[in-house]
Amino acid sequence: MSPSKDNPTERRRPATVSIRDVAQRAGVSIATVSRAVNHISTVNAELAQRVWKAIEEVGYLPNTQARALVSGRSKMLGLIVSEITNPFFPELVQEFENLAVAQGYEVLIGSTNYDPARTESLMRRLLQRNVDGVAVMTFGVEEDLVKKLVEREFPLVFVDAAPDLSNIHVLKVDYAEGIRQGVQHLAALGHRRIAFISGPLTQRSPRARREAFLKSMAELGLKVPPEHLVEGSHNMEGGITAMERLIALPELPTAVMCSNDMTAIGALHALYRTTHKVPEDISVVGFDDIHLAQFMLPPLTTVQMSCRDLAAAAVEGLRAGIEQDHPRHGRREWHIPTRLVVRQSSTFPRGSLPALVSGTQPKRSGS
Amino acid sequence: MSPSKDNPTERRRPATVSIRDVAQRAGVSIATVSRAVNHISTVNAELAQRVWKAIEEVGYLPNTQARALVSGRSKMLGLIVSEITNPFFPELVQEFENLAVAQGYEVLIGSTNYDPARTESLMRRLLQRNVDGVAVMTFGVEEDLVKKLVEREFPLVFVDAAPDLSNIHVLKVDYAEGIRQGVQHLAALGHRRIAFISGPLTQRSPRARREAFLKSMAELGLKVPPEHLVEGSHNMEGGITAMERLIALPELPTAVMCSNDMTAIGALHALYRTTHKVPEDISVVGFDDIHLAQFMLPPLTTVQMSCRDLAAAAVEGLRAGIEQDHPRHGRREWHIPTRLVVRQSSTFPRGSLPALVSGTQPKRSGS
DNA sequence: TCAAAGACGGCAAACGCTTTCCGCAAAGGT
DNA sequence: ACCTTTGCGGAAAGCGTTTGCCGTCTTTGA
Repeated sequence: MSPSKDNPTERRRPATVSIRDVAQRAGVSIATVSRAVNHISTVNAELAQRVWKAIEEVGYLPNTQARALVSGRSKMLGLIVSEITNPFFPELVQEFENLAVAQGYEVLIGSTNYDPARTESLMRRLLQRNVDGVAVMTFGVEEDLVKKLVEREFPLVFVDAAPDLSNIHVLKVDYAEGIRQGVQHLAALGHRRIAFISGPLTQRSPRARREAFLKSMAELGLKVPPEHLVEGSHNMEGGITAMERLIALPELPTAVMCSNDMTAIGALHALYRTTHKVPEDISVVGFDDIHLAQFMLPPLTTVQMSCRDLAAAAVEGLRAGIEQDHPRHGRREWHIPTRLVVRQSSTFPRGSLPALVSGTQPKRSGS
Repeated sequence: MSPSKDNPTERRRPATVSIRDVAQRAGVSIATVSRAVNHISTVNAELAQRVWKAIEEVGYLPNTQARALVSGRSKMLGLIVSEITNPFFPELVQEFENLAVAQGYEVLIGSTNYDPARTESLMRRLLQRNVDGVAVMTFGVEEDLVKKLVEREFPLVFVDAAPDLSNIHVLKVDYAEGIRQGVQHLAALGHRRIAFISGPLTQRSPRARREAFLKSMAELGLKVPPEHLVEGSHNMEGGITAMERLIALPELPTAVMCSNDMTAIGALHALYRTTHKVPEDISVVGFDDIHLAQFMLPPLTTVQMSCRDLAAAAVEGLRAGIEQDHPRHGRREWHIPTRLVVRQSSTFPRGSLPALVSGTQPKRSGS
């Protein structure tokens, strides 16, 4: 049996209300509706009023797809992160999304899970969805692809580790300075044997942080034996196993600086399990200042990187790339400052009395 | 190799390659290209081959917007969560995204932050973007709006606390059973004075969990004095302050069940700060089994709800709603099972020896 | 009073794609 | 050999917007 084919008004279409319905309701042409919606000044105020009323009445929502099709801009931004399950990123995502939405953009989020193939297909998906720009908050995107996009003048923002290309916006997190803040804090407390747990060294940014650590230590005239440099994976598991390696050393370092907070949290756990006391036996310093850090036991001393600043710079950078008609004036860098947040996971090394330390300079010698 | 210099189709648009370019390259009509792309069987295999080769050569990506415009489906799904910064949700988001992408869908994520106004505008944004369906993984969406959408047969999936409407897909997490598993575990260990830290009671699902707790306790003939029911906020801060209230009681309960893991983690912290030992002084049980739970100190006993199952059911439910042409056969429920995961944050109440537990009431010795 | 100028709103052409319809050619039946 | 059936490709009609181009109606200066 064939269903109601007799009723021509009942179509198979979803009951979506289009600009035509508004036009009919307001007794104007669809062009006028469009102009009213877009606040074009040439439309008579009284007419515009009527249009808005009609819009309200029929519950009209402009179809973004159609709009995108004709305007060439989708008003969507791509956001690529490493791992959405790493607590640092949701905070970033949140900020990014708030800012983007405030500017009328929607956000497509993707996580690469450090997998190049995944990254590639993610990029592809984003392009296919016609995002107006992409913020790459992770590392290891194919240079080829990036180069092609840059040639097209496709808006891109990288954090920290961008391919060496001009015409790219880069958010420079000052790892050098941030790590130095952490190291100097520890050194000022009297630590000399400071270990470092890095992120995955296959990637650029973790390597940069490790370099920054070595440089900071060198500046202070402190040596770093190779066994004090262990590789983690920027998550808790990595922090745990890395810390276990340090614990297994004949002599425990008196402090450990970590490449990010999750690593530090992992380190705290490993230490707790082996009944080492933090900070009495060993000081731990993180990097990022994720929300969780302040709730650790003990609350984690860490280097703050404001993900609000980061998100703001990313959105602003993308907007600049999108909304200017003229070609960009070359690579633009945004400086993201860092700030040491001292909590309770760091203190004087065991045996060094507070009284002796206060008054001495960071560049102290002797033990 | 473009002989057409005076071709009026050549505009100053961004260098996006369209179906026409492919058609030209392959020497066929655009219709053929479209059919080849969509794997329509009537296309000659050899021709299709040529088309695919051309697609590869010119680097063609079908414009999703245009496709959505004509097909009426955007191949995008909305995912509404409470707080993306709450570690439970990124795990869910991850799973959901993986599944959706595997089916050719993109995901638009939004967090409500428990703010009805935000939720409303989020919903609006999603509809305007023409998502094909929305999974609502939070609570407190306006009934009116939902009703309107349901009337339109707009695919919606709710978790647990859906408005009382037919024709809705609901993922029923078995809180009653989950909470009971937790409570019975504690009771079996010999606990009788079990407190409960709920989520924000303004919302439906937290209330449901609280009811489940009361019911489970009643089943066991255990009384719950009102001061043992405290309200949290489903995050760490809420867990901390709630636990502090319990600690301030003249007599500490021997165990506390929490409405979710973040609350439990907060509780652990509050207890640690006040030098109470977990689980010796008090057992703590969570709910959700987020990744973090196993890394707590001590590792958290909790009730697992598989967010993979949850995500899978959500995606499947939406797909069913989207891809079937016939009207739905009424409300459909998906049952999400729970499972107790015993770790080290729960044990016998102090003073109750393991051997004595079965049959005797726990002996309390003061403070 | 008339014409020129100016406002303003409508028509219609894209935007990139899918899909229906139609014509042409080849295949199959008698 | 003719007529019917079938298959496949091309042309074209939209999908819901925006926007350039005109036509019309009002305003204003001489």
